[in-house]
Amino acid sequence: MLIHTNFRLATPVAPNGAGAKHPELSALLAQTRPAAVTYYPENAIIYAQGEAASHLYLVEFGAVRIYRLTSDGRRQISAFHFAGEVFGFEADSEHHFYAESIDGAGIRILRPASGDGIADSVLPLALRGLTRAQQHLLVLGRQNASEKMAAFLLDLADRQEADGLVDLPMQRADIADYLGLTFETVSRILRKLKDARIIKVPSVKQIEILNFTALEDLCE
Amino acid sequence: MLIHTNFRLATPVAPNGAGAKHPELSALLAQTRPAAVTYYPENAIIYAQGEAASHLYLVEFGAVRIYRLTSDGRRQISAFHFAGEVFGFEADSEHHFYAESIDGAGIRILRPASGDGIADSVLPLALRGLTRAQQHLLVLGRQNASEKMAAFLLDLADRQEADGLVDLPMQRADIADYLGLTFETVSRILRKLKDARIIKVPSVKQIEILNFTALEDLCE
DNA sequence: CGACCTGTTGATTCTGCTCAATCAACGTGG
DNA sequence: CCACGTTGATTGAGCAGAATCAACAGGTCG
Repeated sequence: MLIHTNFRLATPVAPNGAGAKHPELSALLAQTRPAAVTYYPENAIIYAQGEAASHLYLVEFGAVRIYRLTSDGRRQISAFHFAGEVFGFEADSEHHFYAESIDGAGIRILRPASGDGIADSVLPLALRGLTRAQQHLLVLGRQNASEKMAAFLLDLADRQEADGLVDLPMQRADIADYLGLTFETVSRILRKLKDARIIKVPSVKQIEILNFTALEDLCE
Repeated sequence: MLIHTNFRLATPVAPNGAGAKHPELSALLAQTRPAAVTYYPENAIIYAQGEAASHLYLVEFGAVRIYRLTSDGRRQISAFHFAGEVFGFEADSEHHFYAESIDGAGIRILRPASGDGIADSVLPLALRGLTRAQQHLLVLGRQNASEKMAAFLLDLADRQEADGLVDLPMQRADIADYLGLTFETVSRILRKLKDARIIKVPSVKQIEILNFTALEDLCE
């Protein structure tokens, strides 16, 4: 169920806001042909496992989940991507993951303007992705449920540059499948952190971090 | 405790044996200056977390573990590397991991001959590493102990191109820290697979796979 | 030989999962 | 407007799988 809608932004995120935050991005954008932003509604598939992979994707606004399924239906979300981030790297010409819009996302497809030297600008982004994945290995392999949750909240707070108030565009099951937990456990841990006065939960989709230090202590 | 010993190989692995197995490697080697092979004895540190990162490392023989530690001492091994594989990619100029020889390994340092176009040959290797890490996320996040072990044995068998007999140069604690288990659990699972006639354990450092299908069924 | 290290096995504990009930928010149709 | 169904989140009770604690066996090296 692939839904493409051309959707033009008054102010593209990439060259300005996102460019400042991710210096590697500007170099890549300088080497790509201009492209319109496609709007993917909630839960729309951006690409599927097994499809041909040819280009990269830039998140203009909204959020995206990247995941894989086991044959018996278990899901592992390997990454979330927010505005200004690039995804879609593959080692061969095929996608090995699903990419879906979480909450309605605007995606710009990046096509190289010239084949030459494109690797120079892609490599830093791929390495950043590798570092993130390796960090997440530590979380999945060696942290307990509370530590996982703390690491997740701190990561989001850092990427959103928010001093305390963190948006959670994804639902509890997404968080669970990212952290290798069940959604019930996610709910329980949030409850525990709330009771410990470490966070507030003003709404289902927002967390306010009251005590950064406590979270940092947890995940180390 | 960094131990460097110059150690010359009669027949370098890279241009021949490993070159055939990893086509991406030849391109990279063509762009690097010749270098001697350094021998790292058992458990010798190749580089440490926090050190400056400047070049890449090629395994000529032996095996290497890449890992990180939490502040309270828990260890997550993010990858093992064998002959013909390249490691040491970093997103910035600092190592975020430890690299250690497992069993006595010969390592060739790869220094670019010219700065130009080096990204073209590094990118495929970095993407391969990214794919591996993402696959491992699924294993750590969503598989139980038996499934983890099965996936590990199949991965090793595939990389060693062995039809059944798999070498385990690392000890049980290494396997555990790679799979997010304890070494006792690793031992028990191997026992279980042995009792089920899926594997034989001719020696502590060797596994013979008797029933590939059973292992494949397990990890899906 | 004894000390040490690695691996195996057993007994017990506990974290997080499974199953299940309940609640709140939202949309639809009468 | 309200009754109804649906979906997501929360909470509880009981259970299972892996961790922890502990004992012991085999091999190696001084």
